[in-house]
Amino acid sequence: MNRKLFLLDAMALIYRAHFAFNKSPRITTRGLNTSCIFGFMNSLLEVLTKEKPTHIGVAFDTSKKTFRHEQFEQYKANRQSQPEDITVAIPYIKQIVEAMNIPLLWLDGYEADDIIGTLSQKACATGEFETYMMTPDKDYGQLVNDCVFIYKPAFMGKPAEKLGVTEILDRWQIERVDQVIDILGLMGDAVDNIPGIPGIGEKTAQKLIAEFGTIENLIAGADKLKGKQKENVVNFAQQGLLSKQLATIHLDVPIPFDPEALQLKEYDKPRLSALMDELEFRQLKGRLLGADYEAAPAAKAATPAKPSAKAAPAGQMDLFAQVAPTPSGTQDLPFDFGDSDTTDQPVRVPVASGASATPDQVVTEVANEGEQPAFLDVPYETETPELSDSRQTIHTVRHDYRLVDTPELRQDLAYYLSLQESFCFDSETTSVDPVEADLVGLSFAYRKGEAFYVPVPADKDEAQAIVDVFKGVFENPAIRKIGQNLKYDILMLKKYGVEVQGKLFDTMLAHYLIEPEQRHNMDIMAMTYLNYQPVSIEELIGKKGPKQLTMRDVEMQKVVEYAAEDADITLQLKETFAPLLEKDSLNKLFEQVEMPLVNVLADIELEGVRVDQKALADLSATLDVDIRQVQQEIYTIAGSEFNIGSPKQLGEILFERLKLDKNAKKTRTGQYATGEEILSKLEEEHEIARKILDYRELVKLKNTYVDALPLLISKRDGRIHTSFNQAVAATGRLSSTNPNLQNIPIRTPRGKEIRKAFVPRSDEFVIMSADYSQIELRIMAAFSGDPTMLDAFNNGIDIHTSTASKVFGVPIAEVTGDMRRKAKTINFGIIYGISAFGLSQRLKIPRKEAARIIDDYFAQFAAVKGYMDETIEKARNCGYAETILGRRRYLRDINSRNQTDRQFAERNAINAPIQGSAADMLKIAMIQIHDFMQANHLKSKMILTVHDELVFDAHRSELDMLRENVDHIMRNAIPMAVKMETGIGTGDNWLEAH
DNA sequence: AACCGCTCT
DNA sequence: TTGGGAGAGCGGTTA
Repeated sequence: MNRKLFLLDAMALIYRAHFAFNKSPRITTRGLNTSCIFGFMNSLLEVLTKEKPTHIGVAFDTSKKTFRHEQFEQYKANRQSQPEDITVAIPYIKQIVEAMNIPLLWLDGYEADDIIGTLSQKACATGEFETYMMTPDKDYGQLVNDCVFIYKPAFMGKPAEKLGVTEILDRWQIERVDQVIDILGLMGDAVDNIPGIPGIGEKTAQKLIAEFGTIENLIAGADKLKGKQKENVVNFAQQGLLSKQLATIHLDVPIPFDPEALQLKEYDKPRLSALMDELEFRQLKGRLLGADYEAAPAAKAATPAKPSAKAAPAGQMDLFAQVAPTPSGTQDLPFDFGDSDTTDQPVRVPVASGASATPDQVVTEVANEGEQPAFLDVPYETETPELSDSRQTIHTVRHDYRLVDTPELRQDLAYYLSLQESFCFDSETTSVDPVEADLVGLSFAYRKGEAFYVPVPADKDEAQAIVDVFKGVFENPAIRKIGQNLKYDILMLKKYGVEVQGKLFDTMLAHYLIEPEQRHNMDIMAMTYLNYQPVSIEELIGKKGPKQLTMRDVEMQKVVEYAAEDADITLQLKETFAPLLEKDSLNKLFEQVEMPLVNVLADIELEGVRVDQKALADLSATLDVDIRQVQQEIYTIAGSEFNIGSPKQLGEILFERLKLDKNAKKTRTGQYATGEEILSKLEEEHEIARKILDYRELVKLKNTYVDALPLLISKRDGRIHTSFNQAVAATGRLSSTNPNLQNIPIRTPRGKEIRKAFVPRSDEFVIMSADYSQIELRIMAAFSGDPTMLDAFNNGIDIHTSTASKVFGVPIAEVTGDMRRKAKTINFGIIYGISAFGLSQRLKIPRKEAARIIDDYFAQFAAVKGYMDETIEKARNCGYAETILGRRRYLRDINSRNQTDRQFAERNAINAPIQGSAADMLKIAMIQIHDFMQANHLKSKMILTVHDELVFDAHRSELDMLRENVDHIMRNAIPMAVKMETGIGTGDNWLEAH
């Protein structure tokens, strides 16, 4: 048994890579999505370097139908069509595998698992091979034996796993591996459309197989079961047996086992090199061929690589140089926070808590670059071998992570930090909620590969004393603070009386600007940009659930490794991102908008909003009565009780029992659609429709707001502290969670009652709400320069009336209510990238009429049409749209051949600059207002932000001056070619303030 | 976990 | 013929 054979299930690995990279795809400069290829190659290389197989083969499915389709027509019938990325990737992967001289294994009529199964058993029979089936697919469990194993590749922070008989039996709680088939047969498999037996999931399947052994025995002994389960087993017996057949991997594929062919061979280096160049896999190429490999010229010609941007021949446009200007040209920000980023010399502020070491001596040592300061030589060092294997294969990193746990060491560390222009820090705590959390430790880094961890004990006083040692450096305005999601750490430190000062560099937000739609999670960014897999937090504290630990429960040595690494990695990410921000001209947006906003949001969250708990409790009681009432009425009309909240049951009642609307629409999953629009249409036809709509409204308000909000009222101050997320919305907007305070009802009378419950903190205060009037349409007017729109806005004419007058060709005075309503819908449609169909739906008019209205609109508003066309054209050329401050949104489908995808991208091209510029404007206003309020030590507080609105808890004595200043700042936040207007109101609750 | 439906701007 | 204005978060059901 000295031979080691790896058989890869290519399609399964490719799909897995596709989903893994779904959120942050790798795209070449030519727009080719190479995520799947990259993911596949990573898995392949991982195996080659780490497992050193002697033999290897890569198995593919074929596009032909297989014997399973003959057994079961619907086999894999509900699969989505293959994603384009994958279709494109497969030929490349086959080429690469060929170039590596690894055999491709496939046979029409069979799937990869049958081929792998057959070969693995043949290999086993020779007695010479140890075979690993490389796949994330659980079906393979049935094939495992003493010389055949599953190799589950590393995935999302989990190391690779080898699964043998013991692991499989343990995983499924079974006695023989072939019982995997019985379990899968019972459970079914949604992905492959294997039906299984209804009502049986993994847990039930395990229990039944433990008891009966096989599906056949289960069916024979169905008497012993009870109720619905018995019924199902009896009724779906055939389906269960069929499912078992489908889940069975066949071991009789007519394919020879040829050890010679499978033997690992030399690569076709020139071909491989050319392929790597074409795919722009620089690091991968190095790992495959050696870093200094240069292909022979002849080989390059075979698959010509794209000339790099720098080497582009004269006359050929470099895509990235061809940056489209913003609608009105990227302009300098109209404000400045005093520190110009070029001129300032950091001011050294002595640290009060000071140094115990001799300053002179220490400074000399620091100046001596590359050497470890003497004071840190003592305590703690981790060894690289402690890293799990999977991490090592990606990157072997030498690092120096140290525990700082004595008064002397802490003082020294604080002193060294005080000498830095910037340092990176991270806090370890007991909870993800900063309000709930206690500090467990702080980690710091200021040089790559070196980091320090300072544990903070549970005892309040001791903790405070330790934090106080670092108060000076945190509050030193000359030192920039680097971190990942700094708002969290800033809030955390505020609880310990530390006001973090100085410029910030938040890696999460830097990446949000660089790649707004990708994930900004540190582990993923480390993988993507540093090729390094950090210790996952799950490895330390376990999965979410009752058994989850807090950081305080974890062994110190592990925490040091984890926490110090976080600071180190974050520091390295900062080094990576800073030039990228520069390259994309995102610096000002980052330094002057996103970074200052972090502090503003932290303060808003900390303040919180007072909610009248009593009012909500009363409202809950009346809603409860009303819900029961409507519910009974619905049951009476329907003739039976059912779950009105179940769209499935409701659909059956409406469209099958009551036979409403014979051409009832179905959703794409085959259920009846019962949304608001559908039910509204049914209102005339049947009284039940109105009742259901009422029921829905009541239940929604009660469950989502009235009953949920009180649970989030803090015991400490009786207020609700939402959390604003600065890095989720692709356009630059903020979002709000826990709870979402950006979707508090206002439309309906009952909704208004909920808004009324948002009240000032005391009698001395009132709620003041300030919102931009028509911010998005004004921005559209400014960007397009349309004279009619500009005229209306600059002269205070109602924009919808003005639009109606133009589109319907009547004087302003003759615009009817209906005309204005239509114009309003059109105006909104414009912002979102209108279609005739969309407009006809919303206006409930025929499609032709909608098309005519749109034509009329564009005839009258030619500048708007021109702007829209231009924006799309620019996006086609440079691949992104941008806001007035240069915030980008990449539109990868803008040139897609798929009409739906392309049109979606086109709508985004129009909407993103508008929605995003509005967000830019509000963010600047927030920062300036926050500054103003702080500078004047106002008692009033900013408490909410809702896309175009700011809400304040305003002290009565400050009301007039606050109103005036807020209005002025908001209107002038970004000078535009159009007049900006605000609406400001006050009242004893949020509703009245509107 | 995915889907549906509904709340907001 | 299908799917067709944008951006979010949350609660419930179903599988």
